[in-house]
Amino acid sequence: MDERYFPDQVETEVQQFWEQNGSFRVAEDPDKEKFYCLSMFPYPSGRLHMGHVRNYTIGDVISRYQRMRGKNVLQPMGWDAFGLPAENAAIQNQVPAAKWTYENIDYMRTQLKRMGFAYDWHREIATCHPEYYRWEQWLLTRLFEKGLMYKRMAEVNWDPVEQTVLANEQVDSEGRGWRSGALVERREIPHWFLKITDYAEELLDEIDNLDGWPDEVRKMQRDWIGRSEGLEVDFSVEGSDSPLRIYTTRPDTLFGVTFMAVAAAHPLALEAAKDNFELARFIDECRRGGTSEAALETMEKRGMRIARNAVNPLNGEAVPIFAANYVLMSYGTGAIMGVPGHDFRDHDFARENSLEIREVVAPADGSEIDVQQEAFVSYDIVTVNSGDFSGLSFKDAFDRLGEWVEARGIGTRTVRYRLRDWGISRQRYWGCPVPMIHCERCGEVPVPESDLPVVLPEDVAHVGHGSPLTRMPEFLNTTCPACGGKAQRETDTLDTFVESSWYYARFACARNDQSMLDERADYWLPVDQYVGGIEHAVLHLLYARFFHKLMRDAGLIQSDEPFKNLLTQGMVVAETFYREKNGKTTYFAPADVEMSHDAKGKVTGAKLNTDGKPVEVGRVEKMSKSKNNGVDPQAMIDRYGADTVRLYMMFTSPPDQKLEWSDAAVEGAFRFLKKLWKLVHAHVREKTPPTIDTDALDDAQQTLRRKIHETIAKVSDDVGRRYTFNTAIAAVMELVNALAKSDDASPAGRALMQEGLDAVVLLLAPIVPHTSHVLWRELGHESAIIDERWPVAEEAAMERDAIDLVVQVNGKLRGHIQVSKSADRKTIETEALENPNVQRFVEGKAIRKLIVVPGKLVNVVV
RNA sequence: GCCGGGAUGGCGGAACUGGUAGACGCGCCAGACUCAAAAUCUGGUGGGGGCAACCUCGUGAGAGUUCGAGUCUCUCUCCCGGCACCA
Repeated sequence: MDERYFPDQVETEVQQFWEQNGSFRVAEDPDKEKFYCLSMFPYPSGRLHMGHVRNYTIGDVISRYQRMRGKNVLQPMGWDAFGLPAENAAIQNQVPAAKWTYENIDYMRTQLKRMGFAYDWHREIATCHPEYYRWEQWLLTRLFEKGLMYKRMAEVNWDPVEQTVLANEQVDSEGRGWRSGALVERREIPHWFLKITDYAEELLDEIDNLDGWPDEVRKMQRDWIGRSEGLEVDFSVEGSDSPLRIYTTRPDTLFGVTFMAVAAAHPLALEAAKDNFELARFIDECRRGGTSEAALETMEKRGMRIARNAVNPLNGEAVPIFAANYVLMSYGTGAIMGVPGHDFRDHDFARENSLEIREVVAPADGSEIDVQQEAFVSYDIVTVNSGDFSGLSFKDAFDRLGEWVEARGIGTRTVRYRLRDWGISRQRYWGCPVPMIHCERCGEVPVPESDLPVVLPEDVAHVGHGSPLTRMPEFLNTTCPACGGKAQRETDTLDTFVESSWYYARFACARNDQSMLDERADYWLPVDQYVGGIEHAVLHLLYARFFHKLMRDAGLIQSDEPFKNLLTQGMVVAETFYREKNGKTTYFAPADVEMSHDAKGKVTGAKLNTDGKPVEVGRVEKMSKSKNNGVDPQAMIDRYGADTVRLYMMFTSPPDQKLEWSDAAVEGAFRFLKKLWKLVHAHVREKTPPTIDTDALDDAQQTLRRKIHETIAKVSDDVGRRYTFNTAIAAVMELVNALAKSDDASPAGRALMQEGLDAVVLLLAPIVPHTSHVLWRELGHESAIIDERWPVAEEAAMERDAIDLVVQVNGKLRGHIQVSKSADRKTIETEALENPNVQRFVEGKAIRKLIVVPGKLVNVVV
């Protein structure tokens, strides 16, 4: 064994060992408890970034730990390979999207292998392969036949200059297109939808059962689905036969309606605009800007009167109708009732338009409010100024008004969801073709199973904008499967969230070319541990849950939910460095900047290496191209090896918090591995120690042995239950420090060193698998460490005779005492009061109370 | 705007169930080794006071509950994630 630690050498050797032994290839084994650990698969953008490295290290540590616990562990990897960046690269560099994607996959695969992740590569999936997406197309045709997929109009961002549809990301905060700079318009085009709303209730109810998920993710999903109970009510419109239907969750405020608002695109508004030029112009202006909810909610609320009134059915009052930019045709009924006294947005709108603000509910506790100043929105109310419905609680008002409108046939009590059906159409090229055919005679016809897959042509020319599929007659023209006549293929492709909604199931039988899934899916599913970024808390995770139920109801699998346990990891962030010149900001890479410190280590400034002149130290932000603050993991791996990068990632913060990059701290992780290596080297240089005689240890040896077993217990709990790998590593570091300090050369001392180092190497095996593999062999073991069992702490070794207690006076720490493990309360109290420093603070004062917290502290209240 | 999360030394973080604030690591300071540097090793390191024992202040701001609050409650500030076409 060399005294020095050469990570490259170690890692190459160990990775070869795994490769040659097929160490991570798994098959179904009914005799073993299975454990399916999955990390969210990457988009093949070109190179692994730090977020990937963090994500996959967490998943790998959990996988390796579970393997050491004796489980049959599946950990697969694949590529979320369709998407916008490939198309952008294709247009920019004139390189086919397919070629760009496959080359990226090849490079990133070597990077993942270099990190030593324990993947079963035989199950690798790329979603852009027809072998993968054919099954997705197959399922969609089934869903169409079941009525779960349908077509209707939907709004998109339309760039009037580029004549193309833009993603929300491509529209800036001012509502302009990212390349053209033109004001974007909302435009309606036909779209395919999946009926996720049919599953709203089940998706909501089952959140209660997801106890392995973080609470915040469950909260966000509940809110996203947004179940509400309310009342639909018809307001008649003067001079019209068709009433205006609205939905409200606050029927108790119906008597406070002083206006109505409809979407600018509402038929009522459009009709009124015919002979009102100003209104027509307003409606036109309302179409400007992006479609994202954030854009709609933050824009200035504007409205214009329509020359008609609506009539409140409760009190027969006529109220003005407005066309408003904040009411959307595609949400709800496209019309709302305005109650300025009891809704913030309506309050703002009423003030701007000088409308009446009326108080119709008052605080149940009788306190004073002034709705002219601020809307009162509490549910803890009593109705006032509401005719026969005055004096009621929220619930009573809700029930009585519900009965009232239902009896008259002008409304119904309704349960509604905020969740909307999932629009899956994209007017883009690099995606899975929607397996539908449009026939003039037969309408929308699904592609028959025998004609699947509809293969996306990979060799295409990207000229200008929009999808090249629409300009390819050989793709476009086909025959109708129903009548045999001329027909056209759908040229829209699918939202890439569709592919990522079921890949976790396909890993169970990735090479099956006969069916989408088979019985192996039921062996492996649900995923026992899913690991990925918190940014997926709602969309991806909700769509995957939805797809799981779709596949269940198609008879493909039996479980109800895809992911048993979920770990959401935080972002990787880093400092930014910049200079401002003529109002333009230039960012500099952290690698090119040197920091200066004062005598206490506080940062005093930074300068650029190339010109030696100062740069500004900016905020800590998510690593990104635009801020130039990314650190390439590859450079770190080349310099320190995969184990150091893995150790650093896991040590520097808990997985669910953000991770702030620091070059210096990576150096620290490397130092620790070197130290451990040297410690093992120094130990194995001597002859093999005898087996330990635990009854013959002196006090110091017993203390060290207790430390060994306490560390095993702590690390097992931190890794297995808490997922706080940072504290697990800190505990191992403490143990290594204790072992390094021990200079006990006696046989028992040497035996203890062996026991301690064995434990350290086993506990670190999931985190630094290469180094552990080699050190385990050096410590005299024949087996490969990946086949070893996780160590178990010995209770007897952890027993203590005496415990340390803290003594407080009035809650302030004043002394420490040591008492026997079996000491009773009386003895503890006496000991505590005899402590000299405690006496100083108690002297001359009356003891009011003595609080003894067993095993922890004594608090003397004087 | 709505939903969710966060804020603790110079820095990353620890304190798990309301019970010793700052584990572990980085950085910094001092020393050893060295011609010198790097590497390595030893010691110190929240602010203020004190020769010391110790005292005192201190967990984004303000209030509250409690014998005791980083932890619970309320109000606020700032930062981050998501908002349905980035993935």
